[in-house]
Amino acid sequence: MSQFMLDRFNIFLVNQGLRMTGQRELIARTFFQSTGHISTEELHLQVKKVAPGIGFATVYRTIKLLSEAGLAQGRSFGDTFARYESASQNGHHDHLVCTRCGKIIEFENDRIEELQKAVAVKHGYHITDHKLELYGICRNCQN
Amino acid sequence: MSQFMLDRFNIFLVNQGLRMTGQRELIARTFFQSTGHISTEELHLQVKKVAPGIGFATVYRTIKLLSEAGLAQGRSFGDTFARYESASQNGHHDHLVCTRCGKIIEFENDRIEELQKAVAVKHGYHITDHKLELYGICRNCQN
DNA sequence: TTTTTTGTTGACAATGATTTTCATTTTCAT
DNA sequence: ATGAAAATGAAAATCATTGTCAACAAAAAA
Repeated sequence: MSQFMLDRFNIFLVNQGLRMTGQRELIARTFFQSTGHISTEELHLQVKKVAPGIGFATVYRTIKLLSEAGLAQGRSFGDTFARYESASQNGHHDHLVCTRCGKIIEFENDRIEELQKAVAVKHGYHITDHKLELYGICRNCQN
Repeated sequence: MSQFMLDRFNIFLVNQGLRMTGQRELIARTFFQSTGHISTEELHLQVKKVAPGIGFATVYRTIKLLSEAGLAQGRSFGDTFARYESASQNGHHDHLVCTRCGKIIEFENDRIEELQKAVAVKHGYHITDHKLELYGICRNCQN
């Protein structure tokens, strides 16, 4: 699974005349294995456990490449920094965020997707991506 | 309309033991009259036309207060800075963003709203807000 | 294999948006 | 009016992210 994603990254790099290096492979592998919504800083920390020498600039550069390759998608939940999510977890999913404790539930809803597509078509847009975030208070936090 | 929003802001401020000052009123009024998606910098520029002395720190502080009062909502469309939208423009609306030229179309869809609510309820969330952004290529940019 | 070219890396500096600090000014209840 | 509390503007500080650059590695050319 993660291997398939790595292969796609590799193909992307070669197409761009770029190289698959040890650092890039480690960063990409770590990213694909992470469970959603990882921040660049967290990813950097993870990677440094294996290869302490890796600088944050390299992590930023690699995440950007993954993003261009369509393998990572940026999400921003009110935080001051960017979070990324692997596009591998197939079937686009949306988020239900608790504004009190930060808990995030992922969900999919085909009906909503269809309606979104219909709206886009009505306005003449060719849709490529979407973000849907619901904010509220989770069961726990409601006491 | 804008007056109603100002009143709500006033009430919020008083409840917090804060004061409605000339600067805050001007910034809030300008914000409420703006057509959606204004950035802090744009708001600052607008406000300076009327009161050139106002500093950007005050604009940032006021926007933050408006946000806490639930009268302004942050939106971030891939830009490097924050944009805000008046919560007054009644009927929550969502966005269709062209990733090529940046054109933004606003839309509403009651069916989608209903489905969102249903999803939230299913997971035990009490929903307070949501963001839905569709990204794609607009008719013009498709050539 | 050697040389050359080209892409990559990590350290550090630079950037740009936002926040904080602080001395001064304003507001409001008394 | 007076004094305490809050607000302001200017400048400095912060934080995430991006750019620069010399050293390095990998591939291509000789």
